[in-house]
Amino acid sequence: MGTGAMRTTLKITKALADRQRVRILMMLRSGELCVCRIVAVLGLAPSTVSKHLSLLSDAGLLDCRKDGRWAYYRLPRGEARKTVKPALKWLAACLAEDETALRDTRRLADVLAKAGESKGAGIDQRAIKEC
Amino acid sequence: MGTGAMRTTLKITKALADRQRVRILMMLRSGELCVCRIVAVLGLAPSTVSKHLSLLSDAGLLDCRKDGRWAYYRLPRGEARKTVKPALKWLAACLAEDETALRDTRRLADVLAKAGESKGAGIDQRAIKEC
DNA sequence: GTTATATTTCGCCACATGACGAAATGAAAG
DNA sequence: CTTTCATTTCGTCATGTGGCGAAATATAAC
Repeated sequence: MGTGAMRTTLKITKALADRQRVRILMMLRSGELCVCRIVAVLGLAPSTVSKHLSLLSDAGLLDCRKDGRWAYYRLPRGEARKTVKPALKWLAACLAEDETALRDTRRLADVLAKAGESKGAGIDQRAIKEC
Repeated sequence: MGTGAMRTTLKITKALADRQRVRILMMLRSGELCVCRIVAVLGLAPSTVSKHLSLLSDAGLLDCRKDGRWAYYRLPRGEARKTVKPALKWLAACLAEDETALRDTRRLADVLAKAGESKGAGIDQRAIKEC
């Protein structure tokens, strides 16, 4: 692919150049999440979060699968592009002890705990579509 | 430093999220350059380039020294912050064979050659100020 | 001192971006 | 089928960003 290393790279850097999107990426280090959990932690409108997730996906920084009416996003599995993995690793190293990231992690734990009480946190594996 | 890993990191990612600034960083891999050379390669107004350079400096991605009426910018020397070096390394890896970066390298060679004809490319070392 | 050159600062404009709410989409539940 | 819920798309708005030229700074050359 001779075309557009610059374009690809800028997609990634632009995706990383926003506070909320960085928070999302940090949150997803511990595994996939559906949109509504991310919304609960960030405290933004669902439409806003959805847009951020699309942008991250488009840059190759996230993968998505759909299960029923839920959409789960996660960091790219296994053989992601060679450029993406190092970028995420760099980001995680930078923010290892960041206050915001730590607070989000705690809030995420709360959100997941509350969700677990009401309907069981297990994810069942029927009807999986990639997106 | 407990405060602002997020802030610091976002400064870097925002600085990297622009085509012209990325071109500048790639150009500077081969050593320091004064503003007018960068202007010649990028083909932008000096004021615009100066702004980009300030922003990169402010993010810690460039160092600057002043010699007479010239300002020389370079990639951060020796012990730059631990976050900056890996970011630059990642960028260089992404754009190793990028067309734009390669073309800029060629144009830079031309610019330096033309400058060398008229006034000798050697940089003398008096009156150096950091900025 | 005056002029010339390199760089930066400032004000302005066009455009990109992030936020929201409302409406559309899609799938499960009644 | 209708309702409900999760998500996405769309329209709108406020703000941020990148570009330029003109003016201000600063230093070398005359």
